[in-house]
Amino acid sequence: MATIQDVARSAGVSTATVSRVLSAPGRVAEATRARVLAAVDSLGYSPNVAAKMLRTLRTQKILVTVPDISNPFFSQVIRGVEEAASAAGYSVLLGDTRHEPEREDQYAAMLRRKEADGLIFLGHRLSDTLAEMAAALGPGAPIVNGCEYSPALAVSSAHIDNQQAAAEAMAHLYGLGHRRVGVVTGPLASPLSRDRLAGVRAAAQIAGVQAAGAVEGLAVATGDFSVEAGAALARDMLSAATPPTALFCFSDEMAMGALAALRGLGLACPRDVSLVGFDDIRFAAYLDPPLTTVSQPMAEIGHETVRLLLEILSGQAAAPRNVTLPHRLVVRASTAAPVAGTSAGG
Amino acid sequence: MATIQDVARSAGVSTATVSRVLSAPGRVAEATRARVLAAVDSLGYSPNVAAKMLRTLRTQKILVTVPDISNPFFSQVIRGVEEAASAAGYSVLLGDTRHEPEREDQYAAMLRRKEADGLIFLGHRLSDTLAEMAAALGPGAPIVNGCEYSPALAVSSAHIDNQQAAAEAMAHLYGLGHRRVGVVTGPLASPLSRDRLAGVRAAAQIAGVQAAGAVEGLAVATGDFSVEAGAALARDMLSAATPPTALFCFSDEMAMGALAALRGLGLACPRDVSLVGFDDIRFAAYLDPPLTTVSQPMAEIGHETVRLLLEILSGQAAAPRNVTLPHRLVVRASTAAPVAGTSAGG
DNA sequence: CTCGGCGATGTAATCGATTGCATGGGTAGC
DNA sequence: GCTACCCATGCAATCGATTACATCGCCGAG
Repeated sequence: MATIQDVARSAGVSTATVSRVLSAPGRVAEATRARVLAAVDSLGYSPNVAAKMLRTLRTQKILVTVPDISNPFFSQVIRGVEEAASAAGYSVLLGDTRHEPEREDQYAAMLRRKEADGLIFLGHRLSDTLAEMAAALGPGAPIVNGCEYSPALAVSSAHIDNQQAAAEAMAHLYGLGHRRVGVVTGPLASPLSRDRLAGVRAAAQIAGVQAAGAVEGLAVATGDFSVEAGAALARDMLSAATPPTALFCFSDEMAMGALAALRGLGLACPRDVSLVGFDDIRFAAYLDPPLTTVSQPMAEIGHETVRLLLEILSGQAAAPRNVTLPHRLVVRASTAAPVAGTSAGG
Repeated sequence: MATIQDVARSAGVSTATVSRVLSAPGRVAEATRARVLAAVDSLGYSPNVAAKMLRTLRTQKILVTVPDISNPFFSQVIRGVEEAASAAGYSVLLGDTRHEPEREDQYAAMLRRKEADGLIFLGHRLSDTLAEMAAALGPGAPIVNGCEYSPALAVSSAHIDNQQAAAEAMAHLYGLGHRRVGVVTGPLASPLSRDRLAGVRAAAQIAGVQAAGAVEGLAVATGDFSVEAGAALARDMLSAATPPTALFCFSDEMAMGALAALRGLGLACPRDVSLVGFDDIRFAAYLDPPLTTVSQPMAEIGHETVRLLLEILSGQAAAPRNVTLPHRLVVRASTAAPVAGTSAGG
C-alpha cells in the first residue's frame, strides 16, 4: 500500500503538495500537479481513510438504522439511501435495531463516537441520548428521520402526508359505499400510525356527515406491520357479530395477512370484503386480487433523507426541514362496492 | 470528547497504562486498573476509532455486498449477517451493487483500501481484482461468499445444497404425477442457478427411467428472480401448445409473478397448474394458495458467513471452507396431482 | 533599484491511539 | 547480602494524512 510519502518522493515534492493536489488542485502549479498525478497513479496510491479520518474528523459514512431490514418497505427505502449516499461519496453503515432499545443505544453510541458523520433513522424511535443531542445541537445535529415525522423531535425528516393519505384511502372506501370499515394500524407509539388514524377518523366523520348516520362505525385494531399480525387481527375483526365490509391495513404486509385470513374464513375479496393496504411494495400488484394501496415513493424518501443530511453536514441547515413527498392512492382490484345484503344500512 | 490523554492524566498514569487496561487488563495491577477504569467512566471515555484503526489496521467493519437489497431473500440474509456481526463487535457496511459491475468494483476498492476488515458478498459476482486477490492470498483472503458456491473462486462460502434441493422439488412434482414441468431459472451465469438446473435435470432423468417415457420434457426459461420476470415467463410457458402442468420457479418472487400470470390466463393453482417456489420468504405461506417451496435458512446463512469470515480474520483458516446448510422442502397447497385429462400421458 | 506582495512549495505540528523497549522496585535463590 | 529475574509502568516512536505557518522566488510599481 503506497503512502503519501511514497508519492511525494516519487514526484519529487513534499507530502503537503501531494495532499494539496488531491484536495485543492487549484493551489498547485500545473506542471507539479501533473507530476504528482502521474506518481499517484503509477503507484496506485489512494489515501488511507483512517489517517484522513483522524485528521479531519470526517468519516464519509452515514449510519442508517431501521427497525427491521427484512421488511420490504424499509429495504426499498434503504436502497434509495444507499444509492444517494454512494453517489455523494458516502458509504452506508447499516444498523438493524430489531425494535430493541439496547441496539438503538448501541448505534446511537456509534454516532456519538463519531464513527459516522450522520444518522438516518427509519421508524419513529430515537434513542434518548440522541434526542438530547438533537435538542442541544439544534438544526446542526446530523440526524434525519425517514418515513416518519415526530414534531417532538426537532430533526429534519422526509415522509409522506400520512394523515391525508389515510383519509384518501378511507374516502375511497366510503365512496364505494362501505359503511363498516375495520382498520388495522401499526403501533400507536409511532406518530405515523397516529397520523394515519387521525386521517381515518377525519374521513369517517366527513362521510358520516355527508350521509347522515350512514357510517356505522370504525373497528380499530393495533398491529405491528407484520403479515402475522395482519392475519390475526383481520381474523378477529371478520369474526365479529357485524363484521366490517372493508379493511384498511397500515401496511401491505398486514394486508397480505388479512387476505390470507379472510380466505381462511371462506370470504372473498373484494366480493365479501374490500381491502386497502399501505406502501405499495413490489408485491402489492401481484397479490390475488391485486391490492389497492397507498403508494409511497420509497426510493425518493431514501434520496431525500440523504439530501437533508448532506445539507446539515455542509452547515447550510438553518432549521430542521420536514419534507413531505407525494403519495398516491393506487386503486386495484381489492376494493369494490359492498354487496347490498351485506351492508346493513342504517 | 475525552481522549486517552485525559484519562491518563485523571488517573495519574501514562497513556500506555490506560491502553493496556482497555486491551490487556491482565498486564496491569489491580489497584491501577481500578483507578483507570474509574477515570474512564467518569470521563465517559471511549477510544477514537480512527486513531485505533490507523495504528492497528483493523476497522471492525464488515463490508456486505448484495445485488439487490430490496429482494426479501437477500434482506433476510443480511439481517442474519448484521446480527452475527454486531454480536461479534463488528459493524456492517452495506453495498447494493444493483448487478452493476462498476458498483462492484467500487466496493472492491473499499476492501482493497482496507476500509473494512473483510467482505461478504451475496450472489455470484466477485470483481476481478478481488478474485485475483483471493487467488493470491489463498485461504487468508478475507472474502466469503454467501448463498452461492463458485468452485472457481477459492473462497469460503455458506449455502444450501442447491442441486439436491432442486432435485427434491422436482421429485415432489413427479411424485404427484406431473410429467410436463416448466422451470423458471435465475441467470445462468450464477452457479446457483446452474446447480439447481442440474438437480432439475437429474430428477427428470430419474423420473423418466422410473416411469419409462413418462416424462415428456422440461421447458426451461431463464429469469432474473424478479416478480416481473416470473409473471412474463410463466405466461409464455402456459400459453404454449402443450403447456406444463407444473411450474418450478427458482425464487418465491418469481413464483408470485407466476401465480399472478396463471390467474390472468384463467388457470387455477393447483388445480390446473402446480407451483413450486424457492427460498421460503416470509410471504410464501400467505399467498393464495400457500406456496410449496424450498426453505433456505436465511438467517443461518448470514450467521455462518460471518463465522467463516471471523475465522479467516483470526488467522485460523487453513483452507477455504464451503459450508452446506440444511434446506427443507415445505409442501403447502400450491402443489397437487395434475387433473387426469390435463396430463397427456405418453 | 528596491520593496511589497503574491503564488508555489516546504517544514513540521498535530490528530489519538498502540506497543517495543527501558526502567525501577521487589523478591527469590544461593 | 548479592545477583538475577520479573512484574508493573513509563517513554517515545509510529501509523498516514492535513494544514498553519514559513520560506523562496519572481514580478510589478514607484
